[in-house]
Amino acid sequence: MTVTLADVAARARVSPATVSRVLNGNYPVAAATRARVLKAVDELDYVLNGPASALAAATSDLVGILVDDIADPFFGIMASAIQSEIGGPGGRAGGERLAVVCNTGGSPERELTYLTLLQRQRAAAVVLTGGAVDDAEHRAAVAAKLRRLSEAGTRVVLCGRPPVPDTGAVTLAFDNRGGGRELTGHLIALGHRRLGYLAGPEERTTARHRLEGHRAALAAHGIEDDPCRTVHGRYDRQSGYEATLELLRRDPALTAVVAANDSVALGVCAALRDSGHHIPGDVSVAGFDDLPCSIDTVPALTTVRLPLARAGARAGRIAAGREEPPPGGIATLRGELMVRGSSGAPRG
Amino acid sequence: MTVTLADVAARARVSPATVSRVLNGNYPVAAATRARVLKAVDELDYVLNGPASALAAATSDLVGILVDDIADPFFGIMASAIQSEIGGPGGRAGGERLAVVCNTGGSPERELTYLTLLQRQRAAAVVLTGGAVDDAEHRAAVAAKLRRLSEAGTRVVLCGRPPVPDTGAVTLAFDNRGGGRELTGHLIALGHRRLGYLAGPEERTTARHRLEGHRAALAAHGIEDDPCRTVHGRYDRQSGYEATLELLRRDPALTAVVAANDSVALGVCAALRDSGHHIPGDVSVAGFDDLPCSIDTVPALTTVRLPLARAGARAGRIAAGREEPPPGGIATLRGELMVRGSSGAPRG
DNA sequence: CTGTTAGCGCTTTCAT
DNA sequence: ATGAAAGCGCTAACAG
Repeated sequence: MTVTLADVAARARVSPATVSRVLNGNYPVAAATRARVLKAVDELDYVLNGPASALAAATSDLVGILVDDIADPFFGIMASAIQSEIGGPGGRAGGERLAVVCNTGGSPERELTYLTLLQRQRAAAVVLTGGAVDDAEHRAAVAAKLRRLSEAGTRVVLCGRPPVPDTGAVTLAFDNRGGGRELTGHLIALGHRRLGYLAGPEERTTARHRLEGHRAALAAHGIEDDPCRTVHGRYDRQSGYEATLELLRRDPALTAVVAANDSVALGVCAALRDSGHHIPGDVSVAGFDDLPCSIDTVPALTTVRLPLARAGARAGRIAAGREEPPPGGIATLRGELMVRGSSGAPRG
Repeated sequence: MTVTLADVAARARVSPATVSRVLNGNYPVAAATRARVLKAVDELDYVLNGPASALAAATSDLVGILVDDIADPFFGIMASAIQSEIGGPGGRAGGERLAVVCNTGGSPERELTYLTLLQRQRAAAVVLTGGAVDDAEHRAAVAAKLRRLSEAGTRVVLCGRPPVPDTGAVTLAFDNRGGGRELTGHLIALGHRRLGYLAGPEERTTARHRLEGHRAALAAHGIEDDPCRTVHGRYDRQSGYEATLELLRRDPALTAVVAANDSVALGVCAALRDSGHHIPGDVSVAGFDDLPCSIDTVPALTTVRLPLARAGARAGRIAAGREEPPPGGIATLRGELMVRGSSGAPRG
C-alpha cells in the first residue's frame, strides 16, 4: 500500500537501480529516463524510505545539534546559525539534510543518551554547543563516545566548547577567560575595587573560565580576591536575583556586580532595583554574552559580546563538510567588550 | 568490523531474535538470558543500528518538532517543554526517543521540506508549533502532507496553531483573538482612545487573530478603527522600533501602542525612549506572549501570558501517546492578561 | 521462553 | 546507460 521505489520503477518502466540513481543524482542517467522517473515519482507521490536508504548506504543525512537549553537564546542563536548552514541542499537522496537540535537540559546523562541515539542513527555529523560539564568521569565518557562517532565516520564539531583531545573533534572555542578578564578590567579601570562576582554552575567550563578571567584581572591590578564576594549559582535570572541579595548582605559596600551571563545580570538588576540601589550610580552591573535582550534593560547592560551566530555558521559549514577545519583542529573566537549604561564610576 | 546484533548473539550464545527481544523489552525473556545478552552488549560496546531497526519494524523513534525561529524564546520554551515530555523512556529499542527540533525560519518551503524529511524517516510523531502561513496554496500543501503523515501512522499535533481540518491532526490552539481583545480592552478601560497597533506579518494566523481581537475590542467600545493607526511588520524588535516612529509620524497624539508580541514591544519602548516619550506617562505600551524578558524592561511590560510551557508539555505527551487528545481533537488555551507598569491612564 | 526463517526497501557492485 | 542480484542489520511471525 505504501509506494516503494519498485513501484516507481515499474511505472517508469526502468529498473529499481535506475530510480535510485536518479534520486541520488550521483550517477549518469539519460535525460529522457530521468524525466520519466521524476514524472513517476511525482505521480505516485513517492517519498524515499529514509531508514532503508540509510541501511543500504550505511550513512544517513541526519545531523544532530546538542544544546543545553533550547529556551535560552544563547543556544537558540547558535543552533539557528548551525542549522541554516546545514539544512540546505548537499545531502544524499533528494538533496536535503535533516539538521535537528537535541535539548540536553544541561544533564550529562541526557547528553550521552543523545549521542548514543545519534550514533544509532548513523548521523552524518554531530555538533555539541556550550560549556561542558567538567567532571572527570563524564569527560571520559563523552570523549569515548566522540571517538567512537569519529571512527564511524560521523563528523564531530564542538562549538563554544573546550577541546576534547584525541577524538578527532574539531573545536571552535570561545575565549571566555579573555572576555572575563577584559570585563573586570573595564570595571577596575572605572575605579571599582569592591566587586561582587556571580559565577555560573561550578562544574561548567564556561563558568569556570569566566571566573578565572575575573580573578586574573583582579590579580593584575593587585586587588585582593575576597572569596566571600564570589557566589556560585545557576545560569538564570532567579539565581542572579537571589545571589545579589546574598552578596549585598555580605558586603553592603559593593560598588559593582559582575554576572556569569546576561540572564543572571538581569536578575542582578532586578534585585538592585528592588532593594533601592541605583544602576550605575550606586552599583555597576555587567553581564556576559550580549543576548538581544541586554540592550533593552534600563540602563542597557555592559557585557561581552560573543560571536554566537558567526561561530554557529562556521561550525555548521564544517559539519556539512563545506569548510576546512581550522589548522590543528582548534580555533578560539574572541568576545568583544560592549560598554553600555550599566557600568560607571563608583560613587565618592 | 562494526559490531552487529549477530555478534552479540554469538557472544551471548543465543539467537539474534533473543537479543532483539532483550533490547526492545517487549517480549518475555528469562532473566538469566537477558543478563547474558546485556553483558555481551556491554562488552562489545554494541549500539543498535537505527535505520535497520526502523526498516524492519516499519516505525522509528524519531519525533520532529517544527518551529519558526529557534532563536526566539517563544518557540524555545514550547520546544523545550515538548521535548522533555517526549525524550524520556517509552520509545522502542533501548527505551529512548529521539525528539528533535527543526527550524523552518518561518519559511513555508522549509516547513514542507522538513515534513517530507520526517515522513522519509517514518517519524513516530510530528509537532508543529506557532502560527501558520495563511495562504491558500500553502495551507493546502501542508494539509495534504499532514494527511499523508497521519495515514502512514505518524501522530500529528499542532501546538499554538490553528486546526487543519480532515487531517487527523490534534490541535492545541491559543486564543489569540481573545487575548488581543482583552489587552486592548484593558487600555480602553484606562481611558485610551487613540491606540496604535503594530501587527505582525500579515500572512501569519497569530498576527491576524490578535489584530482581529484588537479590532473587536475597539468596535465593542464604539471606537473608530482608523486604518492609519495599524502597521504590519515582522515579529522582531527592529520592526517594532521602526514602525513606532512611523506611527508617531502619522499621529503624534497617540496615547498607547499595542504590539503584536513582546519582541516588537521592546522595539516600541526603545523607540519611545529615544524620541523622548515617557512610558506610560506619555504613551502606554503593551505586548503579547509574556516572554521572560518582558518583566525586565523598565517599566515592566503589560502583556498577555500564553501558557507556552503547559501547551508544549501537553502536546508532547499527546505526541508520545501518553495522553488522550482533547474531545473533538481540538482544545483552545486561553492567555492571561498581565497588567504591569507599561500601561497607565492617558495624560490629561 | 527461545530458535528459524523470511523479508523490510533500498543501494551497489558486476554484467551487459 | 541500464539491469540483475546480493545483501545492509534488524524484526516478526511461526514453530517448537
